[in-house]
Order: sequence, then C-alpha cells, then structure tokens
Amino acid sequence: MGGGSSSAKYAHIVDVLRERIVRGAYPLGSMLPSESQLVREFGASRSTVVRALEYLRQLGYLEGVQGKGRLVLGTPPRRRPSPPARTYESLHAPEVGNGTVVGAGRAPASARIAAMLAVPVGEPVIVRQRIMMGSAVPWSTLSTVYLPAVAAVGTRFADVDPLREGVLDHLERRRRLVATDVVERMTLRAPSARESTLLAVSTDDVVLAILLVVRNSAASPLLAIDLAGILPPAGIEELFSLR
Amino acid sequence: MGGGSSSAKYAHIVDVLRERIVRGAYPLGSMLPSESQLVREFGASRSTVVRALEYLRQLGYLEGVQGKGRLVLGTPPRRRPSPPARTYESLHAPEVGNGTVVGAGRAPASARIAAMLAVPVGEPVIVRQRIMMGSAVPWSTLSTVYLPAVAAVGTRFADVDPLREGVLDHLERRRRLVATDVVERMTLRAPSARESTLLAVSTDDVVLAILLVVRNSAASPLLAIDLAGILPPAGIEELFSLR
DNA sequence: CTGTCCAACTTGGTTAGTCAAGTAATCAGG
DNA sequence: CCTGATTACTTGACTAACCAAGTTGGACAG
Repeated sequence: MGGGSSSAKYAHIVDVLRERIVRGAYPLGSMLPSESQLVREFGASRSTVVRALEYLRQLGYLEGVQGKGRLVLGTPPRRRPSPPARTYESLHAPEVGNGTVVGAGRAPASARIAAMLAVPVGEPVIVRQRIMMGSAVPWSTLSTVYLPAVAAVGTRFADVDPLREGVLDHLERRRRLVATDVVERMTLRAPSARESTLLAVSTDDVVLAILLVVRNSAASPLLAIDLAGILPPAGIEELFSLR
Repeated sequence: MGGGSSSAKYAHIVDVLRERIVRGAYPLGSMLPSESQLVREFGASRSTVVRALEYLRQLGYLEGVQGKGRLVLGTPPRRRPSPPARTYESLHAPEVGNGTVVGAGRAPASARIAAMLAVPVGEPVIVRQRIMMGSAVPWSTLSTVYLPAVAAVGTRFADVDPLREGVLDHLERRRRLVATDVVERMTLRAPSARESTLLAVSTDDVVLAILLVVRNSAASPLLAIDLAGILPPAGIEELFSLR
C-alpha cells in the first residue's frame, strides 16, 4: 500500500480524498461521503475504496465509526516525536556494560524530588546513581534515577548490581506499567559537591542537566532521571528525520 | 486495522506471525511462507492473510517482492525520531511574528561555516540573523541561518523582511529541494561580542548553542542554523512520546 | 554447455458478495 | 406525547475469484 506515487486505483482515490480534505472541501468535523457513495463516484469496488479510506485513517485524516460514517479529522497534526537517541538510551540501554552504579538506596524526598515525582515532601524514594565516563560515551554523565519507594517494590532499583535491561524496561516489566511519554527539561547549573567529585570537575564548571520525567497515560510520573554532565568542547550530536 | 487487541481473524494472524518473527522461527533474511501456504495454515481467505501481512509490512517486519515472496526483516529497528518541537519550530515556524530579523547579507565562509556547509573557506555564504526575546518564547535566542550564496539564489534569505514561512519551507519551495534529516549539535560556550549585545548578556555568561545542519538524502548540507541563547533558570522543556 | 522458452510459482491489485454489528430515523401502539 | 420495534442506512470483517506482473527453475534446442 502507498500513497500518491503509485498509479493504482486505490492510490488515486487516496490522492483525491486527501486533496479534498486538505483544501477544505470536506471540513474538519464533517462526515465523509459513505462507502456506497464513493463506490459510485469512483466506479470502484467497495474493497478498493475501503483500502484507500483505511490508508487515510492510518495517516490521521479520518476516524471511522461503525454504523455511522467516517468523521473528517482535517489535516493530521504533527505527531509528538519519539525521544532523541540519547534520551532513548537513558531509558532503555541496559545498565550492564554501561557505566558504574555508584549508589542505590532510600531517601526522603526533597522538595525538588517531591515536585518531580508528584509525591509529598519527605516521602521515601529510591535514588540510584550511575556514572558513565570515558571515550565510549559522548559525554560524561552522572545519571540519577528517582522513583517512589512504594513504586519500586518488586524491582531491583535499590540494589547496586547493574540491571540487565534499561531502567524503564525494568520498571515496566516488574511493575506491569506502561509509560506513554517523557518530559525532558534542560538546564544549566553548577555541579553539586558530589557531582564535582564523581565527574572530576571543578565546582566552577557548568553542567548541563537534563531531567527526564517518564509518565503514564494519566500523566502521572512513574520515574525521573536526572542526567548531569559536562559537555565536551565539540558538544553532543543528535540526528533527526525530516521525513 | 490493528494488532493484538482485536479478536478479528486478521489480528490473530498478525500476532502469530509477529511472535514467530520475534522469536526467530522466521529468521532475519529468510522468506516467509507464501500467501497460499498461510491461507491453508490459518484456514483464512487470501484477503484476510494479506491484510495481516500488509500490517506487518507497515510495521517494518517484512518486505514484499512481487513474484518472489516476502522477506523477513526481523524486528524493526527503532526509527530515527522526528525533531523535538523546538527544532521543528526553528525550521518551520514562519519568521513573521516570531522575532526580529537583525541582519541579512553575504559574507565569505569562515573555517567553521565552511565546515558546517561543506564548502571551501572563503566561499560566499548568506548569513541571516533573527532575534527572539521576550515572554512569548521559552528562551531568548539568536538564530543565525547560513547557506551557500549559490544555493540562496532565487530565495529571499538576503532580505531583512521576515519570511512568511519557515526557513526550511522557504528553501525547499524556492529551490525545489527535499530535506531528509537534520543533525543537531549542542555545545556550551561564551557569547560572542555581538551575541552579548543582542541578547543583553554578559560575555561571562554561558550560552547554549544548538547548531542544526539540515541535509538532503545524499547527506549534503542544505542549510545550517546556529541557535544561541541563554537558558532561563527553569530550563527549557520538551515532550516526547514513548508509544 | 549455453541460451531461450515456458510452466509454475509468487505478490500486487481489483471485483463482487456475504454476514455481523452499530447508528439513526420512522412508525405504530399505548 | 412517549416508548419500543422496525427499517434503512452505515462501517467492520471475511470470502471467493480474477487479472496483471514478477521470479525462478526445468526442459529443450543449438
């Protein structure tokens, strides 16, 4: 199946209908002509028409309602992108072979941590730190994972042994959770004393801190990861697709 | 159409075939059983089988070759993500109503610019600067667009009038080009004298510089944008989908 | 041994038909 | 006037069949 480049009949129907939606001949919120009407208009079989409609549905132009019709959604909005590779790696790369766990345990949530995780100040949280340095990584970083202690029950976050899967994979698997999005917040700040020590930098240096808050479909935080690091002079790169 | 959650016959076929691919029953590089064989195995019509196969093809598990068969591609790799919203805006948001163009003209390419654009040092390039400040933007930035002067022929990049479309949209439209990816490189540095002046910051401050290099399918640079700005204390946020 | 042709297979696309399930409008009865 | 049943429409899914186009392997002639 494809769109415009094929000369197949279904592809022609896709093109005509999409053009009509895009130029407003079928406005947002209106109902598309029924399959029967389109069969007559295009002189095509119902299967061929439905094939074109299914393709438009997948692209986000239409929503089918059984028994009623197909609702025009207008031009599909740009979808929310997937995370950049570095964020993806932070969530999914196995800890094993990927730096050193330098601490794991419980602590009461500070105001900042409480805000991150949407829990009360003082609530016990699990804090797990791992450091990644050396030429195998694009930038030296200290990764600090936070999650509520109650949410960590049944997981291995409080152990210092590195996980054989990504931190998010581990949480989703052990707690049967489903993460749906991640908020990434980037800030510049001075390193803490501990960060200075672990990253072997001066407290006068500037660290790039990226806070990731992973959420479920109700937008509730499941997990937060604070990545703090020193960018190399050449910076760090990411590649994104424009197609 | 969908995958596993439906009880429809085609959905069941999707699940079974995907599971076989994932666990290696159909290894990467092998040919899937033919449609006829699958029709017999599942006791389904060819249309129902093909519907399942088309879905798997769209997910990236299979590649059909007319007359030959369907090649197993294995578990589809993670697709390259689309740019984060802020990068997307830099490329596609219309300049009009979005900051002030503070300079536009020709200059010989410095070594740095030459490297960015894959042109010889000294080659004439168009440099276009726009500043975005104030509460309407998440961070104050100076955007500097660079492209080879020969590539800018027929465009309005050398004018100080703001464009009514995004810079990449303008280039693609006027020059009939197709951009396929963008490399984003993030660095921290001190502001230049001009940046200090335009951004109203001290030369002792740290700017976050994001260099975007937009490329075509041959990985040739079409356009470079240097975004330099001061992060607010709260940082800047992005949202990414994990589904 | 090589080149050509053909049969048998494959996928890509189209058609016509059926049944299931949902929605909405209409009509009859109370 | 209200309610339940019915009818006519819709989409979701499945089936059987056909034609077009591509690939491959085997048979045969030179």
